[in-house]
Amino acid sequence: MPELPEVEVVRRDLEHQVVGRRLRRVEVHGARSVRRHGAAGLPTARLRGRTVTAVDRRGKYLLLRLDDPTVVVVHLGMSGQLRWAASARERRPPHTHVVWTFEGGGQLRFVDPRTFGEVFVSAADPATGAVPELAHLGADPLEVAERPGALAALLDARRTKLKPLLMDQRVLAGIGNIYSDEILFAAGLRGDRPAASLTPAEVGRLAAAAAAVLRAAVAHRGSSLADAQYVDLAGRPGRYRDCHAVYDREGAPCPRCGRRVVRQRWSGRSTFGCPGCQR
DNA sequence: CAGATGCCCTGGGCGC
DNA sequence: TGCGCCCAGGGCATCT
Repeated sequence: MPELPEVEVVRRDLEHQVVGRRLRRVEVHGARSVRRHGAAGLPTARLRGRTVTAVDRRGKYLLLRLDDPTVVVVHLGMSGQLRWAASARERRPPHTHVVWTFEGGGQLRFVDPRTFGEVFVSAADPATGAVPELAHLGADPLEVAERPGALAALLDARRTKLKPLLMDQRVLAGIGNIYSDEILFAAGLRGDRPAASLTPAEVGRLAAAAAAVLRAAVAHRGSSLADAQYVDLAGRPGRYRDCHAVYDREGAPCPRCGRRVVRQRWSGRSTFGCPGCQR
C-alpha cells in the first residue's frame, strides 16, 4: 500500500528524527524481513556506532545513509511501517522485526505483519551515492512530470498498456495501484490504452495529473485505507483517502460527471475508473 | 517481449 | 458469537 507519497512522508519525518544521530544497537527479531542477506543475517556490526547523515527515497525504497558508504535500505511492501518511539521502554507493536536504538534515547522500529517488506544493508557508490540493488529502478515520477518530453519518450519505448507502464518500477519508480488509478482519472485516460497511443496533449495531461495527484497526496500525508496498514512515523494515518476520486469507490458517483465508478479486475488486481470521463 | 498467473503473508471484513 | 473464506497487493519467478 505505501507508494511514493506515503514513503515520502515517512522520509521527511525520519529525516527530522534521525539525521545526525548515532546508532547504539540494531536488533533483528524477524528473519524474513532481512531475507536478502540469507543465513548471514543483517550485518548489524557494520551499523553500530555510525551516524545517520541523510534519509533519501528511491521509488518506494527508503535509504538511511550513514557516515561511511553504508546504506540501510527499507521497503515497506504492503503492510510495513516505520515507527518512532521516544524511549526504548515504550511497548513494541506486534510484528516488530527490526529495531534501531540511538544514542541518547529513541528507537526506530520496522513493523510489518504481512512481511512483504524488507530491510537490507548495502554500500553506496562513493561517486554517485547509487545503491547497486536498486539499479533497476526507473525515473522519479515527480521529476519526469516536469518534462513531458521525457515522459513521452518513456511511453513510446514500450508496447504495453498505460496502467501497467505507470506501475512498472523499471520505468517510473514509486507509483502503485492506488496512485495509478487516481492519476489516470485525473488525466482523463483509460488504463488499457496502449502507452504509445497518447497524443502530445494527452501526454501533457498525464504529466500534469501525475504531479498534481502525487503532490496533493504528500500534502495530505498519504492514503490510509480501511485496514489502516499505512501510518506515519508517529502512528498517524494519512488523509488523502478522502480525496480519492475513484480508488476503492466502486459504485460511488464520479466527482466530475456523477456516473458510477466502475471496478474491473486486471490480472488479479483491482482497477477503478469512470467510464464517462476516461477515454 | 507482453501479459497472465501464482506465491509469499496476515488481519480485517463478510457470509452463514 | 464464531468459524471459514476471501481479499488486499509489491515484487519476483515462471509460464505462454
